[in-house]
This record gives sequence, C-alpha cells and structure tokens, in this order.
Amino acid sequence: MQPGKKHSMPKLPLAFYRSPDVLRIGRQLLGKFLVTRLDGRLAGGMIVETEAYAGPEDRASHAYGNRRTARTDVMFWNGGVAYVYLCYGLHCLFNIVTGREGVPHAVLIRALQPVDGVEAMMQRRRKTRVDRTLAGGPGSLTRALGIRVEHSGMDLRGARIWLEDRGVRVPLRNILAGPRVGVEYAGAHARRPWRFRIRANPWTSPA
DNA sequence: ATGTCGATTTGCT
DNA sequence: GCAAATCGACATA
Repeated sequence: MQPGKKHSMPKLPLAFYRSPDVLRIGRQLLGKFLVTRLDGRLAGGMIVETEAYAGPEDRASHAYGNRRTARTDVMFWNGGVAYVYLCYGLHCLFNIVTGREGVPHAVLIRALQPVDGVEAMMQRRRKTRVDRTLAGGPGSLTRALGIRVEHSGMDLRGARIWLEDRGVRVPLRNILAGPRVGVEYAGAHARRPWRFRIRANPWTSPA
C-alpha cells in the first residue's frame, strides 16, 4: 500500500444520489460504507440500517408540506450532500440528501457495522468494547464518526465525509423493510415500511 | 414572549 | 421500564 494512496475505494458517483427514487436509494445504501476523516482521524463502517424520508408528502419528514427553514434547507438541494440536524438538543442525526434540487428527499443512516478506525470510534464513544452500541443508532454513529451539525450541507464526495462501494452486494431477499422509528406522531405515514435493514445482521437492531 | 416537543441515548430503579 | 438531558424549531399569544 502506498503512502497517500491508503486503501481508498471508489466513492459513490453523483448519479447514485441523483436518482428520484429515495426508497430505492435507501435499500441500495445497505452494504455501502460511510467513512469520515474528521479531527484528523479516519473512521467508517458498513451501513446496515437506513430510513427513507420521501418528499413533501411525507408527514414524518422535516420537509413535510415543503416546509423550508434554515435547518431543512439542505434537504431541498441537489442530491449528494449531508443533512445533519440536532435531535433532542444533543444528538446529531446524519442523513443523505437524494434526488434533484427542489424535491426534499433524504435517507437517515441508523446503524453501522464498525470497520475502519475502530479505536477512534471507541474513544469518541467512550467505550471499551466493540459491540452493537458502538455505531448502532443514529445518534451513536454520528458520535463515533465525529459528525456534527456544522457538517450539514457538506458534499459527500469530498475529503471529510464520503461513501464508498466496496463491492458488498445485499440482495433484495436479505433486506427487511419495516415501519420507521420514533415518528408515531406522523400517523399512517410512520407505518409505511420505509426502514430498511440487512436481514440477520448482528449490528442492526434485533426487532 | 412563552410553551411544547422532537427521525435519541443513557443511567438508574 | 422510565425519565432526564438540552436546544432549537415551531406554534400560539
């Protein structure tokens, strides 16, 4: 391995993010790798759980009814950037904006299987063991990777936060679709099966 | 100006 | 199993 080259794998191309079908992207993101180089440390893992937020019709989305505020503005941008927001006043939640400008689609990343920079993740999470809680849960994985709200709007093909295809293929039959989490207030919309998980993957939630 | 509540996690009972 | 933590977005006044 040459210095400077590291083991870099192909970053996901812009076309991946620009598809109009956010549900399909939510499934395709399973098995992809989310990697950061923040605070001088490399960290990353395989995406094992996602949740899609689909356009202005989606009651569970921050952009429901095309609500556009300082916080949600990036959801309306062209696909391929990060949407990071503060939840419950303390957790930063990381989303991938998809589709085209003006249509607010996003995919929340809910869990990672830790792969790169496990030491850095353990330090940031103050954990002494590598278990499911290290990067499982949307607030936990951002903490593990060093992602914060100031990274909202960041290009996902840059040098700080990016996604890679390392050749892992997750066939449809190995994808579980279920209701989204924590959005009961959205009524019937919350029950749409827009949360995706890799079947029987120990790094995702058991239920 | 004030009040409510959230795409959650953690620690204590 | 439950509630605290903690802040900003939003609704209501």
